[in-house]
Amino acid sequence: MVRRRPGAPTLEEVAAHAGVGRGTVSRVINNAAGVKESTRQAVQRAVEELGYVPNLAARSLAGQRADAVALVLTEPDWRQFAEPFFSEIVRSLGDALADTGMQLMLTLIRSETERQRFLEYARGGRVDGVLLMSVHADDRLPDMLADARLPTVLLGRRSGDEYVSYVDADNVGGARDAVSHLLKQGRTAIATITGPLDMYVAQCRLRGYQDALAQAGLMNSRSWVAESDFSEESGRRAMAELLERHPEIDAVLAASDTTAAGALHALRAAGRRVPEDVAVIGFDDFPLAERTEPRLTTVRQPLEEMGRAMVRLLMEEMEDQSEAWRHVILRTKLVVRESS
Amino acid sequence: MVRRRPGAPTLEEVAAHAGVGRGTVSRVINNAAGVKESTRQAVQRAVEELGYVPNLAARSLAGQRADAVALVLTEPDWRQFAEPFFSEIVRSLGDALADTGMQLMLTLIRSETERQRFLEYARGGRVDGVLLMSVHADDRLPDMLADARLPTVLLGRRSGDEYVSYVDADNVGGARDAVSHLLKQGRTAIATITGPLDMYVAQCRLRGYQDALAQAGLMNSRSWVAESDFSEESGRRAMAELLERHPEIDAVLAASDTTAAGALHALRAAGRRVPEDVAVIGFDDFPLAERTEPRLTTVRQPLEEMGRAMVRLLMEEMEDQSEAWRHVILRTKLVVRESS
DNA sequence: TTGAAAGCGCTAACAC
DNA sequence: GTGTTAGCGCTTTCAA
Repeated sequence: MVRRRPGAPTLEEVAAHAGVGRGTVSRVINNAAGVKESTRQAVQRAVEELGYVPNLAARSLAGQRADAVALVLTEPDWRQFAEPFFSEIVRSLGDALADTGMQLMLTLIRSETERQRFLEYARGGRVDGVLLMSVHADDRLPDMLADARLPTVLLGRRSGDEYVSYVDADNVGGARDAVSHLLKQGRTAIATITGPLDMYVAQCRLRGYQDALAQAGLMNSRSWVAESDFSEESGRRAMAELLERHPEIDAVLAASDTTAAGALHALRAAGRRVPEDVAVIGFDDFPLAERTEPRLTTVRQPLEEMGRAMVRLLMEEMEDQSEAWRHVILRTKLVVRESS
Repeated sequence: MVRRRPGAPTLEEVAAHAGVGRGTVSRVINNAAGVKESTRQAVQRAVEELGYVPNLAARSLAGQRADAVALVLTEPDWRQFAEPFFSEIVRSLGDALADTGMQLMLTLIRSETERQRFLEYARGGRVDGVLLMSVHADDRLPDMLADARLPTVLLGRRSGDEYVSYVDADNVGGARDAVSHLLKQGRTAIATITGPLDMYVAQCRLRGYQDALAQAGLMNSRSWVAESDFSEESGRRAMAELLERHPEIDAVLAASDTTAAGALHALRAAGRRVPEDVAVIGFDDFPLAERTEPRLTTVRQPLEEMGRAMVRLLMEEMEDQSEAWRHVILRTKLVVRESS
């Protein structure tokens, strides 16, 4: 199976065509300093005329680098992609990476086979670093990458004592702020719809919720807590459950804005007005919720900054061979929209 | 910037460790035939002991191939990702590619810069082929890839005389079938919500709709056609518009199931019952619509087959240097669910 | 400022 | 069956 166009011009041919040495051509195409302007132009003309394109495999081999980083998603439910959380992060990563001249490649891992294939790919040096999103607590992939001494940065921790480098939002603080806000509004019957509680992010948000209530000296029973899987449908179900248990509910902290959207539907179906009767606050900043409910308050995560921070940490790991871990936790911001 | 672990063992060291030649090690790690079992085991032991991982850049350079293909999305609106259309295709591509030992990498292209960067990447030989999704009519990327003699396969055509290899669904036939079905049900006031009419897929579906009506000798005025951008919101708007123009509407062919979901909302908001008063048929097979409206009929595209076909065409192009283009159009299937 | 030369680590063709 | 060897196309010293 011959896979590459056979007659592609090489650097050597360009050199011959321009009447210079190989090294000089290399310098020109890499924008290295120390080349006479006239020489540079002659080389550039030869490049144009021959339609020369550098062979990246050769460059990788000689330069010991791939000029590419992978963004890995182990989430089997790709519906996730729809979340602005995802697209914002990707956008931000793309922008941050643009300055470095690296190619961002997305990799979806759904099976053990794919996981192995990616590991070989990464350990084979096809990428200089790996960014991982939505890693579950029991996922060992980050460890395996770290063991292979590949620069690796997680978005979100797997647990409180994550040791692989990561960037995370202050989920405890965000939830606490949201609940405090509700308390200040005079709400007292505050329930919460959590994410999957085997995920650290969900645990943190639940903790923030509990902290704020405890601080206000309020009750804090499990019957005010319902679990969701971050989907709209599960939010709807959780809300219905909560309403059944506590019809007096006057506020809800939801796992995400998608979940919040589900909660909204359930509330409306039950004849409650939002936010007059029941206030709803979700995490992230889901445009859908924003569109259907512009007055909804949310806990906004600094997605743009989180992406940039991930790239920064990755670069630091690449530069520095000391294998130090770096952790960045970014503050969230409560965006208050409703007037009531 | 030193990016690769420096002390990684090479094939040469494995050979020395196992007391064999380089070629033998190469044969073993590539599962080539013609190696004595005892030798193979000795090599494998050496590989294990040294933690050897092949350098993929060297392999690429020597073997003239990358063992990777890119799936490119030029769609700036990543909300698309949510569609099962996308995730199903990716799943199917992943499965088909698994057999070939190739790595699938997703690439998102939003800006001209990213487009250029990807072109260099692909022309530099980092991928053996390119799969393109949701390409707009005025996108020149496929031509540029084809010019670079890179095996390229599109999902969907840019126009009726697309010449780059592609896999597409029979959109005209699908729409025609759907409308015929409605006519057979006794519906006569049939409107359609199209996709963006600068996309060939939308033109085809509109044509199928018109064909079926013409064949039945029915009127066919533009006032029964409303355009959407495949989103739920635009579907809702389009439906409202149509209802205003023609309150007597008793059926709608929608651009996609997402659009159909929007249409449903608009219909319900207007007090119509579905499918009793108004039948709705969309393309694809959107689970959301399925969940909220299990009785909804849809035009199902053979996504699984489409993915497999894409990989097949790509392989053929890689095998065959003759630069022939291959086109595959797959039949759609009307999945009838409502009883009325 | 530039050319020449030594690899980077692997595959594949060719000997033995 | 297995070892040897000649590249693959580039980057990067090292001289000139």
